Amino acid sequence: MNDQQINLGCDNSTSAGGTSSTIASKNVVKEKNRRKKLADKLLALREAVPKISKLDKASIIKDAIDYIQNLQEQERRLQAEIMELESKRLKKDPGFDFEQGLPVLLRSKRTSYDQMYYPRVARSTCPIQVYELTVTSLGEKVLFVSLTCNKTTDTMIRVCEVFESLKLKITSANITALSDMVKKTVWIEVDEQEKEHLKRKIERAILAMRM
Amino acid sequence: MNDQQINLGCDNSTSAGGTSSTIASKNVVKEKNRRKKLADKLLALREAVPKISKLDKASIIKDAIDYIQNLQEQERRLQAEIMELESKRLKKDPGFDFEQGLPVLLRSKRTSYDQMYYPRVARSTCPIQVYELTVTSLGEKVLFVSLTCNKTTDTMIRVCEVFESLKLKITSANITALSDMVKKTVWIEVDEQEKEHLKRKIERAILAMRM
DNA sequence: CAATACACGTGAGCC
DNA sequence: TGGCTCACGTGTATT
Repeated sequence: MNDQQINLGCDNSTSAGGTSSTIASKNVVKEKNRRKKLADKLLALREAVPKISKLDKASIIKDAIDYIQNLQEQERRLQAEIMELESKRLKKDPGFDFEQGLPVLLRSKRTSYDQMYYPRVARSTCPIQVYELTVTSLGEKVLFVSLTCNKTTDTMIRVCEVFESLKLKITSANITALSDMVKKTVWIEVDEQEKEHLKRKIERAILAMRM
Repeated sequence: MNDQQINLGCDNSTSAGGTSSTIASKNVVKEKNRRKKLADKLLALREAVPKISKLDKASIIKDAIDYIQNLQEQERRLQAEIMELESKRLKKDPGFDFEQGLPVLLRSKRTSYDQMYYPRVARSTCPIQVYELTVTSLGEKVLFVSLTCNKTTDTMIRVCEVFESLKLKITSANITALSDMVKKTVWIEVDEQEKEHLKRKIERAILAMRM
């Protein structure tokens, strides 16, 4: 019963008297903001997931779930590989220790795949974020690199440094600064047999550049 | 549970002319199912993320985003570590190289940082695959579109057609054909209030282009 | 015109 | 009480 008009104290009816603008409208706008916020979050989630299937809400969430599971799996793979490499290394040269103590250090840094979920919010200014990176073969003797990073004060410098340090035969390069990111494309001439190797090397160097 | 079929015949409620009531109730139950499905997905997402601050919707999504970013960062770290280990290995024993079996084996196991970017080439000949699509706001009046597709005989044509059909104010555009994909970037001038709308429209049009 | 996906304003419940 | 989140049924837009 009685659920006709519970709200508002002042008078009945709609009519004029708009001043009150009612408590209801405040709630309306609040709810609107809430919805917007949630939609934005969902949009941000989509941007965090590098897979495009459909734009519909449910699909976004589904893709996110799949992506998370793949990342977890991939991480396990990498962990295993590292362990393998380390054990090989130790087996090969059991003599060494502290001098090359780096691996130990790294090992302790390499926390396991899920216990490290402490944000430690890397959203500071210094680190470079790599939004997109592709190293492609064009024919037999050419590599093409496409790279997109966020723009910090020294992104360009570091990107250039990386490419210099790799001592590549650069045929042509282009770098563009947008308002908040930097895009770079590079054509590289390579020997055919070192192509694959170089590909990996470039990828790794760029990903390592971040820190 | 249980809300599979609540609807059933027209029944009670709105007595008036059956026409509208049946249609309305069908829509009602459809919408209800849709909401339920979405809520379930969200629940599944929460289950995929090991740490949840609150179980409020927005927080679930936020936590998922943070978690994804952490996983990505962690993956980069691991890649860097592997690189280091491998280079140390090569330095120590330059006798064998990447052409030798071992590193190759390792290399092939360690897929690159986001193999999901370029999914397993579902080799259907005609349809266009969208590997990557971003529509970004640059300031108030500019949209930036970045698009990567696989290369088919008419990818370029279709991509261009899509952008033409949208009747945009294109400031600048660039399209590059690689050996097996096509990359296109576009700068677009927009009115501020239609920006969000256009963003979605562009996304939809491009995703619809695929087949 | 169907079917579909979303945003809306609103009432209910929960700190 | 008030702030906050949620699910609801409906209107609206896209295909």
